[in-house]
Amino acid sequence: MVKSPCCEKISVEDAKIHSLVSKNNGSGNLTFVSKKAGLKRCGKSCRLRWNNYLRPDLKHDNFTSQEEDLIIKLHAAIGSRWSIIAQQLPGRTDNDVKNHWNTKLKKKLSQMGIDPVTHKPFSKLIADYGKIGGSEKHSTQIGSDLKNAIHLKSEPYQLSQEFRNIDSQPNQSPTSPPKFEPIEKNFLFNITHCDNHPTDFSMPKVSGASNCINLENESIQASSSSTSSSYSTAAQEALPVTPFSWNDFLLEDAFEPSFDGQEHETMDELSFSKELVCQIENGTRQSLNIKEVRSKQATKNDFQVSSSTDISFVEAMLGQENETFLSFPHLMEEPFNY
DNA sequence: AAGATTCTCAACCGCACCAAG
DNA sequence: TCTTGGTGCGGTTGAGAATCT
Repeated sequence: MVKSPCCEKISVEDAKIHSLVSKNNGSGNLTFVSKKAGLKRCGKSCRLRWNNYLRPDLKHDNFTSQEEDLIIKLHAAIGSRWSIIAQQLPGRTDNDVKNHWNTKLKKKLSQMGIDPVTHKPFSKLIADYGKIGGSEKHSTQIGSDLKNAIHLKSEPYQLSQEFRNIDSQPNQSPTSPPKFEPIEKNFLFNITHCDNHPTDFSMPKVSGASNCINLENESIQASSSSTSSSYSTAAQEALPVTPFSWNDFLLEDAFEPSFDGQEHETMDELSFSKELVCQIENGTRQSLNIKEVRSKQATKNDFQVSSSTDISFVEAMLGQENETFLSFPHLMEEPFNY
């Protein structure tokens, strides 16, 4: 990508920053550095410039399909924690990943009929929305309409391939959805819409067990070799914790009291999550500050939850997070060293 | 060819955390 | 305990490039 006018203007500053910072391998007091060099930038800006652009190990070429696959999987697992995602992509910064997500990947997913926020098919989201409205018939109609509208198939499809297809059709409009061809092997991940009725888009399971991502441990290493990392129901069952879904909370909150038969299961999951949280908090977790996450989640999600649900909400968030780290154990390791 | 629109991405902003004094 | 400075992070902005009409 050509991007240089602004860089050209400050190339002298860049050279100063580079020479001063690189001596310390990116560390040191950049406020002092900036003052010493007589730069117009503040220390923070110098650090940003260094970290996001000048660092010699950074890649400045386009993202590969393997990198895109990995970003999508990690985003599905941990959300917009760009720094963590970037740590898994040597030579990429959090800003790079964030920009690429916002400018490319979100659009691609949307064109594929997948909500980039929840990583669920739009059909399920609308069906869930209809469920919140309290009318199953209505939701069924909505889901059916959408299914007809976007021609989504329930069989597994190859995300990476679809991305390449979309790339080859730059002018494709959102109203002309891609054709998803089912494949047997070598898929990045699968989406199944309903365990017992694979072709039923309109009635997702209330428990939210379907449609949630499963990220196998091998998936990261495997992504570069395009081997299987499945989103499959079978693999989900191997996980001890029911996958987390925002929708589940919205639905349960909307239909207090909770659904029949869910309570005991939820309590078991809660206990398991608590145990995991204790293990991880007492363990070797280094790359993520769990307290910070708790604080941020508590403040950023400002919708009201009842006293009976806020605990389960937080615990489920933590449970989901733990599940993520179980699926991506290397996230708990030291970040990539530059 | 030219103006309008869209896209890209470096930089900025604000908040939070942490360590030192 | 409070203040201050450094740092990390995620969301947003805006200038320039690319594309469209």
